[in-house]
Amino acid sequence: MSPTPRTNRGPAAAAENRAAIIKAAGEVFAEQGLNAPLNAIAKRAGVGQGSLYRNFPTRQSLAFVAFADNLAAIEEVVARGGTLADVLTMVSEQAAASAAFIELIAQHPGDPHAEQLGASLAGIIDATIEEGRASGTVPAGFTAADVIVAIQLVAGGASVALARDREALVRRGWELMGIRLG
Amino acid sequence: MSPTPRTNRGPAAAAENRAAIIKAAGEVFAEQGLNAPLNAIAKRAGVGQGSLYRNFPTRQSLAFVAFADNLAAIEEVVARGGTLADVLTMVSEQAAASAAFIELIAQHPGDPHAEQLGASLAGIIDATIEEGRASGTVPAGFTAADVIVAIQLVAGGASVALARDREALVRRGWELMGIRLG
Amino acid sequence: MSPTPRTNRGPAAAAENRAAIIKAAGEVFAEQGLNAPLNAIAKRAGVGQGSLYRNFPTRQSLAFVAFADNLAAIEEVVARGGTLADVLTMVSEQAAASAAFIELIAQHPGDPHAEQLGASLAGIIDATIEEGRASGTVPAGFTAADVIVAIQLVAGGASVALARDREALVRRGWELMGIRLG
Amino acid sequence: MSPTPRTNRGPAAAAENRAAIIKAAGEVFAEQGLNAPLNAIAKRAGVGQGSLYRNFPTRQSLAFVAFADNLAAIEEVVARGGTLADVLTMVSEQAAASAAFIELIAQHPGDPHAEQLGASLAGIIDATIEEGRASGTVPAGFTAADVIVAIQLVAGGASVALARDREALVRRGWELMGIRLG
DNA sequence: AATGAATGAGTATTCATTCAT
DNA sequence: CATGAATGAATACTCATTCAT
Repeated sequence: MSPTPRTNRGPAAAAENRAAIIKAAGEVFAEQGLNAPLNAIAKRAGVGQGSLYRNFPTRQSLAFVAFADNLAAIEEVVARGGTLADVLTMVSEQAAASAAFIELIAQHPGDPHAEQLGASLAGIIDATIEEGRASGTVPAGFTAADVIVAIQLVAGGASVALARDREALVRRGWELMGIRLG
Repeated sequence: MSPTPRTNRGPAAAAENRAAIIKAAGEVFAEQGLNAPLNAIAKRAGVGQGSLYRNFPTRQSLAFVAFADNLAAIEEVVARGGTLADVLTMVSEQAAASAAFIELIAQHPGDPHAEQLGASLAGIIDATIEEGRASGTVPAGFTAADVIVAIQLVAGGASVALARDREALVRRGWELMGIRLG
Repeated sequence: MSPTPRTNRGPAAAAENRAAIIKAAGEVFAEQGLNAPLNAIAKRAGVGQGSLYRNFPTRQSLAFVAFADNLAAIEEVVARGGTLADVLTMVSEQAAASAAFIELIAQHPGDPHAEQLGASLAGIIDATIEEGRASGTVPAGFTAADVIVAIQLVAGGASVALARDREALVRRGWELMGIRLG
Repeated sequence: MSPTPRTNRGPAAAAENRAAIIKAAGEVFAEQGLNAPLNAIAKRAGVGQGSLYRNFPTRQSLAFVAFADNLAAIEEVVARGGTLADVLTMVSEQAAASAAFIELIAQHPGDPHAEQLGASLAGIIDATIEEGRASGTVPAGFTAADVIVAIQLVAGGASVALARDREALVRRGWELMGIRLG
């Protein structure tokens, strides 16, 4: 009878909403995997379902942006002089998110967004691989592609493990491949 | 209220049906993951939903048996003198199934069935690890637990990869860990 | 491949099976109501589903016979000189079964089996009502039909009560209607 | 995956929908009992399954509200000077609903909602019992608890009777307990 | 442009009924 | 004639997507 819009903060909040959705998506995808219910993301972001769909028409479009956000954080670290060990440490700390990220890239081979994400990651590795080999973070023979494979293994392995076992698994995983994070 | 069955091959087909369900489950779990719709399994096995539930009241009970079946095949190979390299090759060939298998074990830490599966796998590794080290399949320092970790990484990595990329990923994965399959 | 019939005691067990089904049905209907799953009855009777259906093609046909069995027990008591109070006491003791019984009769007004059951109950009441009035079990003005109504109320009331409250409800119910069981 | 909604009257209809669900639930529970299929309620209310679940996550939450609605109507009558006879007349007129209501309360002994409903009913009886005794609606010795028992018997009895027999059964039931509705 | 209610397809599970052995 | 496996309809519940406000 009297449909009082609860809290409609108007268009000014648009950018704010978008950021909240991206942040929430990153968290929820990391916790529940890429197939998490979208309303969980909307709820955590504190926005309506409609806003989520307006900003991100498909699940993937949201996932791409959410992970691009993650990647940007790593790129920033590298830009400030971060090492390969720093990069891999960040990957380790977000092993669950990394697994979802890798899965996303791997499963959309043709998609330009996926390729862009893949290229960003490759760029990060390329920029640090030499230093990594020099400092002994990775064995001498390691290529950039090998680092990607290593990340895929560790992230994928972590994604099928229980949360409480992840840290140990990740640590030993790097070791088995001759990777030393410091 | 008015069920109109199409075909009923009778109880004689019971064992056949059960085997078909186990086989179908192995395939579907490998293709779609542990959360695949159960009716996909029933349909592929060519049985009704009821038969699936009669044989396996829970999703996990089905998964356990499906993977126990897989493991038994590996155990048999070991019993006939198979090497660690043979074991890891079989794991590689069923990388997707292995990922679901590892996930199943990892996600049911207390469950006796899961622990039994884990124990079976551990037994297989234990029985072949010495030979594996001697023959250079794994590096000298590798423990049985390390082999399990390696499997977990490879299987998990494969699970987030596209089917067409799996083989290359798995092959390079073993190599990065110093494992040589032959 | 080798369908070994488990325990097929042959046709000799037919009567035995039928009796077991009737007994089980009485118990299950009393415990779970008239809509109880039929396989619960078959299981409790220790027979296959097929035997149940062979003997009783419909749920009602089974219910009719199961309750006729109950009624026969009461009739026997009356035949041996039982009083109205005895009858009502038996009804009280099986309040849950009585509710299912009353429901069965009430909901199949045209059915000859139901009418026969109703007639049996009426006969029992007719045979004892005079004595019941004389001895003060029921008030002077009570007709046989009134007793039926009273039973219907008590049984129906019990059927919607929790098991632990039934006894008190039934006792007070009789009292409110001026019925004294001793 | 491809939901094709037919009509969507929008959020403005929300209150209307909720009311329709409550009304439909009251009717369906009265007709088919507390275990009626929920989609029957959704269909009668003219809403989708989802709307039903959004408003009432569990069957009981729906039942509680539906019956609270019923009770509120009675409370209102009492507040306007209604007598015990009026109350019992309303119970009689909704005998089937009353049976479901009593069943709901009886079967959830610990539940606060159930206890609140029970308390509401008790309050109604308490508020009218004195007048009821004074005017001869109930016998002099009747307590409030006795009235509850009487309601339970009548409602329970009605619940196992055919619709066409209910009125007569209810009327005679009150009479047998010395209750006169006017 | 934001909200969140509405919709209904998809999936899980149960159980009445049939039928090969 | 007994058995119990097989079948699939019915029902419960979830969640992606749309749309009136």
